[in-house]
Amino acid sequence: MKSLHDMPEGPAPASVSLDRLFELSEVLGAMMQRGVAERGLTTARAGVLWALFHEGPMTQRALAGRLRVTPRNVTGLLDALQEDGLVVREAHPSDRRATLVSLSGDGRALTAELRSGRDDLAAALFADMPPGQLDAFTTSLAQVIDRLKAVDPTGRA
Amino acid sequence: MKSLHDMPEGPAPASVSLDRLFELSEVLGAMMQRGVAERGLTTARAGVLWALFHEGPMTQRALAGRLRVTPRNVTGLLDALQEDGLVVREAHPSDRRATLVSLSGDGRALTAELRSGRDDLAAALFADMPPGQLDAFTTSLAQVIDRLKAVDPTGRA
DNA sequence: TATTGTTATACTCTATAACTATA
DNA sequence: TATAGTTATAGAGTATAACAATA
Repeated sequence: MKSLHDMPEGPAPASVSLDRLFELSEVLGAMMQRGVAERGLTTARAGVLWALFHEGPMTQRALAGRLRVTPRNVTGLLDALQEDGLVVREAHPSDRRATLVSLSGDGRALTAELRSGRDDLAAALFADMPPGQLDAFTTSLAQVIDRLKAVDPTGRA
Repeated sequence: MKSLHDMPEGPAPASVSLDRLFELSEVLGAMMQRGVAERGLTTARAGVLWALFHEGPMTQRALAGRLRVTPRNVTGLLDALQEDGLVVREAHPSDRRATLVSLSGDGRALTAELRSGRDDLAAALFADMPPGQLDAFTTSLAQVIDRLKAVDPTGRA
């Protein structure tokens, strides 16, 4: 019979998995950053475009909430994006304090490019993964996300 | 017979999986950031400690390579960490141009805390996942990392 | 001549606090 | 009185370029 000492301890499987997750996050983040940089964007600015693309026009306040960032920060990001002609600030129809932000034509086109680049990446990453494995992977990811949000109440979307 | 129009297109499974991956990265990153902030660290500084903890003392040059950051950047990070008494700069034994950086006792203790917090998180995240599923998940993660590095030559560690 | 780390400078993201215009 | 966005100020991370000491 094997005693505990016969099995080299090593890191727990859960820790290994989390390490992989962190590694993947890093590589993915770096890659995305280069992707947006190629189009003259930063990650933070791309995040603004992305939010507007997927949720439509909104106030700066809403944008700040969506991006989990201060209103002041949004002002700066929008100033830069507006100077590049990627977003448009308009008067809010009913609240004269508020500003309604939307994508310009250029902004929409650029974001669509980002989106399609992302789809290409997804295809390249998962093309040779059997459908069953991909399904299981996606399911596990969703589970971990739920678990993570449960563990850390601050981290909720 | 069903025509193509009968099946609502929807995003490809691969894109969904990538979206989940990005979501998980975000939540995980935010959580880690709060974790290090609680201990008076920033993500970048924690990265320095982490590298020294896992690879031992090294020159600033090596650190810059490891972190994929400019030497100038390392100078700034080390200045801050040194002021907090977490790292030590020593003369390099054979190259008088170079500086050998290592963790102080406090630095080592703090990093060990981070490490154990990470292990706790891993346990919390994966505790209720059946071993088989966890294995499959880890394997898929490794595959995707490999694929990602293959797709993007710049992203190699 | 090349390399190590630093000083000088600049840009971006981020935050808090005070202020203006509106609700 | 509270809210939307801005100005003012500050700190952190990052980069490039020029420079000193050393290889």
